[in-house]
Amino acid sequence: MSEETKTLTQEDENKLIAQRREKLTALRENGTAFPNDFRRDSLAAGLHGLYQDKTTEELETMQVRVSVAGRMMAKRVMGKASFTKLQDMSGQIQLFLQRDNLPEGVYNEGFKKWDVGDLIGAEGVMFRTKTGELSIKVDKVRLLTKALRPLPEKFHGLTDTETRYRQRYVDLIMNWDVKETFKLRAKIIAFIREYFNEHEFMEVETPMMQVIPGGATAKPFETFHNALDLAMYLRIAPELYLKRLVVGGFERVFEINRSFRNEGVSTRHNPEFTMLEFYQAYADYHDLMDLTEDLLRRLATDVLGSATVKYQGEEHDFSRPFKRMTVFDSILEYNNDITAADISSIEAARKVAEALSIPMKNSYGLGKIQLEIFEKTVEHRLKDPTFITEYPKEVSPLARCNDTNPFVTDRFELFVGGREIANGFSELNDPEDQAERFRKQVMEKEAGDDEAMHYDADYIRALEHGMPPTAGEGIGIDRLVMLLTDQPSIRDVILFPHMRQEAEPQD
RNA sequence: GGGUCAUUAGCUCAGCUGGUAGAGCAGGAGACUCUUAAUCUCUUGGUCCGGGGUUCGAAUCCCUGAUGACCCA
Repeated sequence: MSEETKTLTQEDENKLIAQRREKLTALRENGTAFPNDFRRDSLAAGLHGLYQDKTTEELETMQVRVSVAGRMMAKRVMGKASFTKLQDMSGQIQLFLQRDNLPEGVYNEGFKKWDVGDLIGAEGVMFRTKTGELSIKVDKVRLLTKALRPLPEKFHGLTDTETRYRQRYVDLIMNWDVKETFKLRAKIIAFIREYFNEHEFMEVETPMMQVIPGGATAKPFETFHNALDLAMYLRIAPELYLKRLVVGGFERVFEINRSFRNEGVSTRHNPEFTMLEFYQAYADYHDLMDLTEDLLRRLATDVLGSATVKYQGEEHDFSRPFKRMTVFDSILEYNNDITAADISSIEAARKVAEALSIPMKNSYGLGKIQLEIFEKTVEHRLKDPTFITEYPKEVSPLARCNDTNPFVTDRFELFVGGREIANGFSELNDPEDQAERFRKQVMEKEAGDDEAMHYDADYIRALEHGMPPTAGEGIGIDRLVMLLTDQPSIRDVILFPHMRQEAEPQD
């Protein structure tokens, strides 16, 4: 037993657990502690679906025999008869147990001694109680797994956020809506997968451990491969590998998986997060905006069942065309006191930024300053779905330059509810331009920006073989799920969010 | 990184100006064959987050640390 396990066990041991442990010991002596030979034929929700419309008399005539298994969530004993609520993966169903309808001793020596939280299996006949609740009249019942720890109080449940995240298993047992959120998350991801498969994209898996972390500006996690004697990084994005595949001739690829960024945690950031990235050859960023709009609209209507997405008290109609606006125009639109001239020269823009008390570095060019002003004054106000386009080249080291205005790139980001949901652009497939931009990033890294990109020579080599004109996009799945499930914190859509270490009891 | 708030029984929470730490649920014993936050009687249970300090006396006031939530950068 490890030191940590020992302290945890000793600290948490209390009378309630000790009593249950004694019951378990008795079960062990009977040789029936952890059986695995019970098989059920029905789920709670399935039974409700099949028999909710049947009357007491119909059920009496039908004599439907079922077996169910799950966790005992409530137990109400009234002398020689009892009710209990059984919870399985689908929902809950009430069981009715009578001493005289069970084999000798099962009721008094078994059931009455079991605890709320125990896992049981039961067989019986469907019926309706006097109050009309669909239930099972049980004639066989077994304890399948003894729960040593008591569940939280049944009425208020588990509300302490810290315990909910640290002991998600208890949260899932007690809070059905939490389960629903994660079921919805699974549905959203399944729908996205289906959508891209239908559009002839191929799902791929690219390295999560990379020698040169690329595809985004962010601080990576470092690790080490002993056998290869090689320093490695957890990926911050799959982008450069996916584009290598486009070079290789997989002209439509997508990947849904984790990326890692060595940054703080907040309601919007988890160190590991799930991203969808996809690349389509012979398409540009306008095509991807159209695709994104269609995808989100169908997600809302097909998965949520409504084109209107409610998020934190605000409604967003996904059936209407999403707004499209350039970074430049959006700054003017949301700042009445800023003129076009104010953000068209670096000197003027610097003054605007200083007035907004944005911390500035000498290395910032006009593009970076514009983006800072945008993030400070516009971003959080973009509630309804809005594509912001034409990001400055300076802050878009992997995006293709605009043909008419080389200061900006053919890039967009999608905002909903004041949050960035997606980022896409026509890809830079000019290897010489890309090499030049990598060199610029390396200079910034050497100047102290630890989020700046590395020079990836193999990626340049791939581009030198010729990447078809391509557009690519990344969508933050966690944030998308937050939006579609109306959750205010990223921790509510990640099953096991990262937290600080639990405090160790001091000796 | 900065600010605000929180941490008391297994869970959900009270605890006022500093004066013997409480309730409900859960648990234990008993009653009860249609309950559903079942009910009724009796009852067990505490490192008041940790560490310092002030005081005759601290869950309460002060300092410090830990963890969490929210806001800001």
